[in-house]
Amino acid sequence: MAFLHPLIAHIQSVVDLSEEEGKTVLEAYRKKELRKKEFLLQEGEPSNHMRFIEKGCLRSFFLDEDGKEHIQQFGIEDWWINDLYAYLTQSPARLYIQALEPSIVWQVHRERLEELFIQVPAMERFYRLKIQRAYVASQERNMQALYQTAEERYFHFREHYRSIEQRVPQYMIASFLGITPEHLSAIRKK
Amino acid sequence: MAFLHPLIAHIQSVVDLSEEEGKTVLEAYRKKELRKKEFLLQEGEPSNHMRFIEKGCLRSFFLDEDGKEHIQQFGIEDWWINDLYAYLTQSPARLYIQALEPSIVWQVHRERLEELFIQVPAMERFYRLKIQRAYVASQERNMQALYQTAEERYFHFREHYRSIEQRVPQYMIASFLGITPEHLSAIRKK
DNA sequence: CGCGACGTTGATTTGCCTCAACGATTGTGG
DNA sequence: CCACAATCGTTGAGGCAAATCAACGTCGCG
Repeated sequence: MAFLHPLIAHIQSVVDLSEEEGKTVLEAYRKKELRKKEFLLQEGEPSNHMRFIEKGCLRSFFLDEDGKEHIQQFGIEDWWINDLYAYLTQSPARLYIQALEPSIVWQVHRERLEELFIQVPAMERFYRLKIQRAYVASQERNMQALYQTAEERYFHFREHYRSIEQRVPQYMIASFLGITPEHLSAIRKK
Repeated sequence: MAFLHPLIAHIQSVVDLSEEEGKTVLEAYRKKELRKKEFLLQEGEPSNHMRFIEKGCLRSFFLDEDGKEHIQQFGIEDWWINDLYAYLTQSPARLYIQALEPSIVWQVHRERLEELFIQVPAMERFYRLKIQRAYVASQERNMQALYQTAEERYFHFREHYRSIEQRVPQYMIASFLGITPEHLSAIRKK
């Protein structure tokens, strides 16, 4: 391909893809542009797509019984974001996914992706590797949530997600870390 | 196969496997029997195998700077257990894996498994699906650790892991939930 | 300009931890 | 087979980390 599409470039950074396969993959995805604060998914909706972020910044969160938001994940360029549970079980989404900046995402429908796994076996491998890493990261976050203090978690976040820290408001970081904005403010004061 | 091996039966519950493929898969795995309290993996060792539990009960945990144990996972029949981070990055294990009962596990070496993914594509699919589910479960646990009280987490554990609750001592459940044995005892008192 | 969104500060409360002590049960060696 | 130790669960007192609540300052934007 003369011009290397961001989605294809990302996939090729993990697995090999022939030009022909790249073309097949790209045709399966649809582009979606989002304005700031626009929702990509809301609670109760079906979650039938896998989503890749070409540009921008998004968050996924859920509402508890008191109506309070709890952020599950941030996503920026070259990341994936989804309500994977709803996607896999084909149940209504429990998560909201919202753009925090004007964003561009590429989506593929579950059924089309299943076909793609057969047409292009490298895609099955690609997703296995991506999810493997995400799983390890998730377990790491678990160990932190269970066994570290808020301060330790915040330091870890600063080290590993500097780029995100600069793009999202502080109260959302607090929510992601599972603490109150007031407490995060107190931690930062030194 | 006249006699259906537990490992193959488990894989076939997720993906299709021809008799020939089943044979190939089985030959790649090695059986390992463990006595109670025996370690399958210790901190600092290389973690080069994927591990399937045919029988028994195991736990994975790490030690913090104070030398206290923190349980990351329990595993029983038909589950998988590993230090996946160490496995993937080929770095020394940070986790211990220990049998809580006499156990039988089946292990496959990383290199052999990579070959298997090519010989038997259904295995690549199998692992993708398994890890996908594990990832969703891990995220669920995250949301609980961050946004629910110890009591809520304990109730959830009782509902979803009744079989494990009956097989492991209470202080290990406390560790898994990220609370002290004393506090779990207090929660149970009603 | 005025309003809403965001961050900060301090007082009070609460969930959970720490530490110490004490039964009950299990298992083990004499 | 018994005595003793180790393991496990429980109880209670005191302390600390983080939440809650209320108030206030600042900034950006319609």
